[in-house]
Amino acid sequence: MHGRHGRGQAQGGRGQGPGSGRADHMLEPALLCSLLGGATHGYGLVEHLAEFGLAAVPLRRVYRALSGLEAMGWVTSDWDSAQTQGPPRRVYTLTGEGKAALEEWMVYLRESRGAISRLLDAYERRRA
Amino acid sequence: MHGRHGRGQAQGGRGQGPGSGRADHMLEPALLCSLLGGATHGYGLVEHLAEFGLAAVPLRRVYRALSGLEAMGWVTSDWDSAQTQGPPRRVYTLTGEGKAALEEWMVYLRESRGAISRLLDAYERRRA
DNA sequence: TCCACTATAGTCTCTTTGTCAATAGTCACT
DNA sequence: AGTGACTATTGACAAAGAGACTATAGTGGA
Repeated sequence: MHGRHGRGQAQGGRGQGPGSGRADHMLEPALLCSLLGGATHGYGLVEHLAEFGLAAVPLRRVYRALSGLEAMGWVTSDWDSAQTQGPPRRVYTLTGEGKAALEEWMVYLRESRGAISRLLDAYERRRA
Repeated sequence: MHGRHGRGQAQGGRGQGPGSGRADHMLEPALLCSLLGGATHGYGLVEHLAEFGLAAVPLRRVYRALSGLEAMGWVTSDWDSAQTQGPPRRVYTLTGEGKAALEEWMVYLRESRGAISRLLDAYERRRA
């Protein structure tokens, strides 16, 4: 019963080519970084993610990531009192530990970027 | 029976912090890129991976990645005749399709690097 | 009342990954 | 010849992660 609720929530497409399915390990740091700008709820964060090139992330994954972050103690959540356009929202707030974790993530991302650059360079070198 | 054979093969450490366990989606392109330099076997490729900052990749994952690449038609394998220091080696060779796939991977990696940079920039902006 | 939109969450299943271990050939030392 | 270290590949099972579908539920407009 019911037509379709919510949104499409992204399509699969299995294989193993570049960017096949698995988005990245960037979702968690992107969420933490967004929360640096103030507490927000999951649904609102999704649109915010486009800024980082994470436009196609399924809502379900965002919610799951957020509960993961909460389990790590990096964010806390409260149901908001003044709900605005629908059912109650779970609003997430960055903790002090979350800020520290975010900084570690940034170190890791800088390393990842360096590794990617090394690989790109090696490719250019070998292709010639 | 038996003490320990093979090597340690990396340690776990589950959690979900930065770089927790899961290395990256860089293994496949790194292997293909290595094979640009000539055919090699899995065990030999492992040491070669350090060049790209993929030093800690478990052997098992490398072998699995290689059979995946073969299933995609990006590499072919043969057992070598003149084995040198142990049991027969399965030697992998890059195919034409593999070269094309590698180029697509490079496009994807450049995009990933861009996304990481955007996130790093956003972080610096917000921290201030 | 019905439908669309906002908002979060449960669950089933398939795939991927981690881990342990089996198999097996070569080489150096004793 | 036997032992152990190193080279080399693979099987099998369990745990984790991600996708897809569905359930629930409040608000607001036609």
